Amino acid sequence: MQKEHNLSKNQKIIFDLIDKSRGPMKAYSILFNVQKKGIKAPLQVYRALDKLVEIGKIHKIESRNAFIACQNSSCQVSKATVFSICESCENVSEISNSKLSKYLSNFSDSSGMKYSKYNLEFFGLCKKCKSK
Amino acid sequence: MQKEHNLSKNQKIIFDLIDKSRGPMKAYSILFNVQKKGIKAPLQVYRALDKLVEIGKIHKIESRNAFIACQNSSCQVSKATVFSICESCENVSEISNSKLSKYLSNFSDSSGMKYSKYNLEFFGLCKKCKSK
DNA sequence: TTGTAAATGTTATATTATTACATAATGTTA
DNA sequence: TAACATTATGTAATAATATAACATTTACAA
Repeated sequence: MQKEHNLSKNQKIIFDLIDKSRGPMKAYSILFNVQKKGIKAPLQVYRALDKLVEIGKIHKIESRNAFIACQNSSCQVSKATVFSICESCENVSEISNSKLSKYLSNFSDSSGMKYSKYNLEFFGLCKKCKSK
Repeated sequence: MQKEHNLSKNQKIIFDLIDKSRGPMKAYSILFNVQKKGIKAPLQVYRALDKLVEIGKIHKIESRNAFIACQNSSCQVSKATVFSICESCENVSEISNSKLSKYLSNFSDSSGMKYSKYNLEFFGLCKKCKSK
């Protein structure tokens, strides 16, 4: 069960923007878009982003320095993320594949390290771009 | 079989530095370290890094903006990388697990997208840090 | 109502990465 | 070898991403 998080004002403004966006958004593009709502400084954006990532409402696409709303409606898996990224149009979507998730969550290697978190990014060409 | 790449002067200087380093190195730390060898500007570093990544001699740790020498001695798999990252001491190592690699290389989902590349980063605490 | 944690506001600055332009070295092919 | 193309280099400026430090306010639990 997902814990209910009451978003603060800035967190809500920024989450709503990302959630409505078609694709991943970058921090300074977010900043630009929320300036009319009174959020004026990068730090205000980054603080909200940090919190939203922490509670799993959004994810960071590490290879793109961009943020996307969680697409697993009740995402308790903010610590286990898999994305599909088109290298041509930069479309990103979150993959939810329970077999893959299980496989990765249970993965362990000879180092004796137990992993509490992972992030996987797949790259390729999406259908549209492939056929061009 | 890996294609033989003759590294250029700057590429060699930078690869040697990363290869000798204990852990991942960041671009500006690399720059600082090679200034005595005549590499003065960030762009010189980034250009060498780009090339070294492209040919698989090094990998970028996306979540850390840092670079590490490929640890699979004859790495033809620069397009299929898996890392283990300790969130406490920031130690990073490359995981080579053929079962996992196969599983990920063959992964496909309902989108019809064929993936040509992936990067997976596992996070946790290493043995040392766990016992502190 | 008092204490504490979380969130906000603001300025400055640190860190990471690229654009633009000029030149040189290397490799290929006629 | 001359001519051409490709790759690499040098340099300056600047763009893009992210954090430090400090002051204040809001939310909420004891």
